[in-house]
Amino acid sequence: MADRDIRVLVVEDEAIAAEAHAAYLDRLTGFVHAGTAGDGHAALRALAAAVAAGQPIDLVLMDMTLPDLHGLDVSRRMRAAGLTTDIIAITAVRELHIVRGAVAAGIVQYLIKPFTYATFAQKLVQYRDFRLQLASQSAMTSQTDVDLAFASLRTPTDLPRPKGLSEGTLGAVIEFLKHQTVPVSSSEVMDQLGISRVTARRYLEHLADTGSLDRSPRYGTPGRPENEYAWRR
Amino acid sequence: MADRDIRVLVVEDEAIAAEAHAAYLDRLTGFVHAGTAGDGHAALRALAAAVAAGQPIDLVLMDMTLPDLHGLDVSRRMRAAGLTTDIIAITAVRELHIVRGAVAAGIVQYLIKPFTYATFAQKLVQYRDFRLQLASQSAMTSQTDVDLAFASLRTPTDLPRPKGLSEGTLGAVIEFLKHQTVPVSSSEVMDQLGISRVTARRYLEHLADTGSLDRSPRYGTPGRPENEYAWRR
DNA sequence: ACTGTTGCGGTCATATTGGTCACGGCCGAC
DNA sequence: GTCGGCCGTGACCAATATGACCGCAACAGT
Repeated sequence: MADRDIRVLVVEDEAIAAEAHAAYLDRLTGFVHAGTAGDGHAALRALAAAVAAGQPIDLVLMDMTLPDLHGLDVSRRMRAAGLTTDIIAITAVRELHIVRGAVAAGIVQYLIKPFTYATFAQKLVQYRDFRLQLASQSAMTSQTDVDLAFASLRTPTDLPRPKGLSEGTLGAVIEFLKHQTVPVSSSEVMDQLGISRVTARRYLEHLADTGSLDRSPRYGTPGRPENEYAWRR
Repeated sequence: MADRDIRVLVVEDEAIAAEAHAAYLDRLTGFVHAGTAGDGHAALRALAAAVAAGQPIDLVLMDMTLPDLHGLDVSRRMRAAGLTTDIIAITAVRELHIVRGAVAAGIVQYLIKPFTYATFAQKLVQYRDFRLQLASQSAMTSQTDVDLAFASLRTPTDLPRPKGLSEGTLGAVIEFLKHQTVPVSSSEVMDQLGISRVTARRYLEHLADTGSLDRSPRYGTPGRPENEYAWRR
């Protein structure tokens, strides 16, 4: 299992997106694009055909919004057919019950569109590590082994952060902003979190640049206009 | 979802073990024992009956070795029936393909028999946290939110002691931290225990990673922020 | 209406401090 | 005696505060 490439089926109705996923796959070592299906029934047929041909699919990149069936339905039918093929969900839908259903359907990763190549690669590499971890031993010898394997599947490996920003501070700023109902200025963030104005601004600017925050100037007071930031919902 | 207890069905053919699991459940807040099934078909009937009664089961503690069906088969049939009930597998079997199948069947945790109450409680508490995290927001607003929810489900809190850490020193650090009323920095641990800052940090970081410690940066002074640690109660 | 003044936040360079890493030494085990 | 595991050392890296300076808008006086 570990000594051959992971065969991936792309299930995606939009041709452009499907091609993009396939192109992404080619850039990763250890994965091979084994085909594309444009709707749910085609996906199920392709999976069955691959089994019949003795080259079963290892992993499905499944778009949740398909023309005929919902991605979750396709997943359920796969399970009902006894397939243990792993599934990574790709979706623009962020509804709660979809996530819950995904967990129950045995979906190993959940990618929200739009995503960057870095995010895509991270999720797939995590999955590859998970397989390697399982393959490296013939049996789970202890609870710890199982926990580690599961963890390698689901522990987020933090995405590259620009220099000068720390994990903890960034989290604190985000957490603070999420709880605000009105836009806040960098001074307010400084006071509330006990950090300096300069530091507060660095994080706010970064979040605004990456699109997580709305930024707008605030007039009416003496002095240079003050930028105020609001969490984008 | 978050404001009521989690209804749990115990599926276990050995009466003694089933009773033990139920007793364990009673000791945990937020969980309620909703019934016991002695084999696979009984489990499926109980699940359907609970749905019909308007009190669906939230979680199944499923033994894998049942007299009639394998636990994985029961899980697959649940999925085929459209149930999104979560499943925690309990098994003495450690074979690889069982673990792989469990992932595909949407099994959220995997407990290996025999286990202690502490291990049992840890897995269930993790699951409870996962539910709370999902319930705390109406929709997943970002990839990070989804990642965090998945991580809270499967991050091991039971990491083996990594290399470079000794039993004795670890115990000393824990003992010291337990007696502190305010968070301490690695420098303070260094001074008090007479070990180097690097060593102190190794242990503090490990404990923080495993969830035994809370870690937060301390601002207000020039220089890189200092992490302070507090024993989590 | 124009202009200088004032006040406040943005910007930048620098000092400061703790985190991080690689290496080496010591001690116990086999 | 050698090897491996644990810890300390010191150099380097990273993240923050500080303070001086700049820019912009309001305000007041002419």
